Amino acid sequence: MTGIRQLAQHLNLSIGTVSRALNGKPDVNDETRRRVLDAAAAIGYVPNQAGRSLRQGNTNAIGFMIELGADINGNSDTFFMGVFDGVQSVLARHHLDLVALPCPTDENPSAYLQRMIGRRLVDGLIISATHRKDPRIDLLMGARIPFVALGRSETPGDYPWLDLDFDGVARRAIDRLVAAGHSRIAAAVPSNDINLGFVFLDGYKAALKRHGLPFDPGLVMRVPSSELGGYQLGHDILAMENRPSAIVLHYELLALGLYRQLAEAGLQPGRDLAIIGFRDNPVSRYMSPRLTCFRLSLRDLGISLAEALLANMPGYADQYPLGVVRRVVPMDLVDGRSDVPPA
Amino acid sequence: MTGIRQLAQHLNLSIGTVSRALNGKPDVNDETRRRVLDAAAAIGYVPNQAGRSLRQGNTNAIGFMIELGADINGNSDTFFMGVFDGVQSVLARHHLDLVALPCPTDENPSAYLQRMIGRRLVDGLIISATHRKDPRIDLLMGARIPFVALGRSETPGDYPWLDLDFDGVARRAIDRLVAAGHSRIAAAVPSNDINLGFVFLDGYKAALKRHGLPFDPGLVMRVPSSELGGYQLGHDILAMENRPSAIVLHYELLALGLYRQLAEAGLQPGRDLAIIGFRDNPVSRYMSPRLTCFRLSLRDLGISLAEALLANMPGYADQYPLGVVRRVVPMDLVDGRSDVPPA
DNA sequence: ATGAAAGCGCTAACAA
DNA sequence: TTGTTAGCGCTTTCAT
Repeated sequence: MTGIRQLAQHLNLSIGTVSRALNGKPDVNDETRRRVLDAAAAIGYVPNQAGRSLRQGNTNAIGFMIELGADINGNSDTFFMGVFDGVQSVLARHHLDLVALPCPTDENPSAYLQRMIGRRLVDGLIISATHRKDPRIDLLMGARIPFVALGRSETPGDYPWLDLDFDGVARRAIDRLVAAGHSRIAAAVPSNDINLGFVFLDGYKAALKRHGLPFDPGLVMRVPSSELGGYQLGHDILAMENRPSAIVLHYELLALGLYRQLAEAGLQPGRDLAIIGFRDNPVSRYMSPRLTCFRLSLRDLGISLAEALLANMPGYADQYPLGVVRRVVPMDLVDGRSDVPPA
Repeated sequence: MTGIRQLAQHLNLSIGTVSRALNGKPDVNDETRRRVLDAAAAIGYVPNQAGRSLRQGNTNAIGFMIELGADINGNSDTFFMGVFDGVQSVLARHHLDLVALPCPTDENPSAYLQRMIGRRLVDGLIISATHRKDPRIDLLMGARIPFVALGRSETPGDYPWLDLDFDGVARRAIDRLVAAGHSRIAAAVPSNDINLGFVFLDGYKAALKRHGLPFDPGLVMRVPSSELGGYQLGHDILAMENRPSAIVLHYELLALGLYRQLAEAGLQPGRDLAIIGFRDNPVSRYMSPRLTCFRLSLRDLGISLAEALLANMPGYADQYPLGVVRRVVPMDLVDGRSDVPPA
């Protein structure tokens, strides 16, 4: 393994000079710098991160914690892949690398996070699947680790977050359904305590109220955020005495199971039940009839997350004078055929 | 930040003793060890990984490189999530952590990998989306980094890999279709040079030959491995003069776009075109009619990958005497309704 | 503009 | 059984 010592020896320079040349410090002769850079490239030298980290106290890496539990995460590979790409596009400018930290299903997320923090594997963190009360946030604030949450939370504190527009989606879906003549509109909400469920439900309630419609707790359907949850949802709806004529969904893949359940009962989305899904995604795009839902740029979301994080990291904050970002990202309605009116 | 020095001071012990106690070395008084462990837990001490890495020359982390390019990755939704969980279940036993390394779409995978290797971020690597000739393999062998490839390759060398049973799937799909009376059977293969395409095509050709059926290059349909690719595939099939009566797919989400294209043409999977998909997944499970495809335990795949990797890592090889693993993981047929015979 | 040297936190070899 | 100390690779301060 080639270290800086070998490189310096090979060039008949001191390791100090080589280090300065490599790191773009001003007080190096241009000719010397060129020699060093050339030799480093030729020899394939890459600085050992452990040595740097120990000396500088940072790692030049950013972590993105994801949870592997199917009913917890509420998002799929493709969701994160898109977001990662956006995050990296920003980090790359600062020579920061992104590492994804997958918390195993059988491990407590806070314990996992604590281990990662303790190891000092990363300089900053993006956490996802934020819960209503999220102890990870307390942990990160306590350890003074820069972070940003993907998903707002009730946990108090002056920390940055970004979130999808769950309440806006609920509101606009209701607006659209009411305009189409619906008055019995159900809402599918998560069965766990992930915060987006509360936000979505609040948006749903507020929209009903604004339209002068009564809130019926029996129309709030709690199901796991998965395809299977959608299937169960369909089952539950079919079993109701007084079925809703429309439903709004909090999660992108619920529609898939719901479509299936309706098909098995000989019912058709749009004609027999108006459905407005959540996030437009590759799967929803190929369902028949096409799902009415909301579009979002995953890449832009990733970019915003990275910028919000850097805005809170010493050494980068001056380049991203955003303060403590707390922002909902907008989503655009995608017209489909799944919410044709009843009359 | 609490380091080992503070911890030792707090206990009136030398840092050497504390280190030995923490690392389970034998020559420590039981009582002393208990005190150290208690204090460490109370104070929330976690050893600084940079210090350890520098001293020991390892990082106690394993990397899993994934590629973010949609048409390359060939996997979807929760594929990696499932595999990660299996990998972690093995690594956890050895206090190794898993970090996912997402290669940005706009970066060359070999260059990215080289950076990660150079940084010495991880002790071992799992690489995915293996290409027919994969320079990453040469890189890893050259750097003597323990690794395992998810996907076999033509790149020569004595390195471990695991792969899905692409040829077996092609063979068994053909067997099934021929038994049902089909003779014009198409194959959807990837449009890039990912190795699974070659393996799949070889299996397809061999199976045809065994059944005495002619190989018609016009029945080999090259499409991107995505939902959209499936949609294009449907378009291409509908445009053919002499349409096949059946098709086998190399990628799990092709069926989605294909179903959609058929539906738009008023055709029905199973009745008008027999379809055998690739991997059973949450999405395929909710398509109508249910897709005939092949099941695989992602968790077991992850476990096997981790074991194959550890079998090639100094310090772990003795616990996993597997040699250089080169193995295809079996997949089970899942009966659906998408391949009902023509007669 | 360059060299010499200290020291980041930790483990392991050696001494006691 | 415990304490002492060298040194992993690197950056940075201080001399020169």
